[in-house]
Amino acid sequence: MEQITLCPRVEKGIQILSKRWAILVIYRLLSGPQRFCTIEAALPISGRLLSERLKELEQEGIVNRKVYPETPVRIEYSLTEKGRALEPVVREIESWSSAWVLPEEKVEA
Amino acid sequence: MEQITLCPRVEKGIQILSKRWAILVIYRLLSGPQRFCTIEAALPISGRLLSERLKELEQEGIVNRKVYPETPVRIEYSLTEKGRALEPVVREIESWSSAWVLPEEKVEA
DNA sequence: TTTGATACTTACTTTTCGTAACTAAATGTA
DNA sequence: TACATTTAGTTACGAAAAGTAAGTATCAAA
Repeated sequence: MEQITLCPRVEKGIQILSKRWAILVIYRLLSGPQRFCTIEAALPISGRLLSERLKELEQEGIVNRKVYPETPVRIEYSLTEKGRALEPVVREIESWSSAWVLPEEKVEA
Repeated sequence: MEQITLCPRVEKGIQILSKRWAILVIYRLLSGPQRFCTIEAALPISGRLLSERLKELEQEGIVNRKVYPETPVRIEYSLTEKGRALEPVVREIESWSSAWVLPEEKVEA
């Protein structure tokens, strides 16, 4: 499996965004800072993986984690400047989706 | 794991694009039709998965498969109109990557 | 002292993915 | 005719990633 790279930055960028749930989490955070439990409730993602993914996005400098030492503890996740810079990407996905994606049909079990 | 959906179409759109290798394959195909072996050589993807992913993208109506019964057989994959409509998404990822993503450092084993 | 809430973490199972070997079809070569 | 060659896969199997569910840490109110 050899690679002939078009552009290594773009390929790395795509890799970051292609990780499962990454774009969906960013999509949520574009509407403002959110707590862990709010993101968890909004997406069909497991807490285990959300925790992992947020940590990765934090390491990439896309997401910011802020602890409020209240009771019970409140932790807010928000987008960094690098994260907010992804807004045009998400907006383009939005308009593509509106134009081309059919809403999922609910399938009964 | 309950969901409160912002927009079901957008979430489905994001899900489609979030599948591993999907955007990278589309990125490649934006520069024109490509054969199976060319895409395989260009990305660190296994043939097994490329085959699977292309089949999925074909079912989503994003990719087109054309068989040339030459010897040996030649099969060209290209983007449909729905697939080409993703170009703005990829262009935005490109500009985000140029602005924010650092090139990967090669790590010696 | 117990309960309750949030934000995780751990243990375990299921699904997805990568590797490598194999198949199918069509031709060229000995 | 038999065998090799090339492309585009498929299959079998082990490894890695992700889902599920239960447990932990922290703090403070009851």
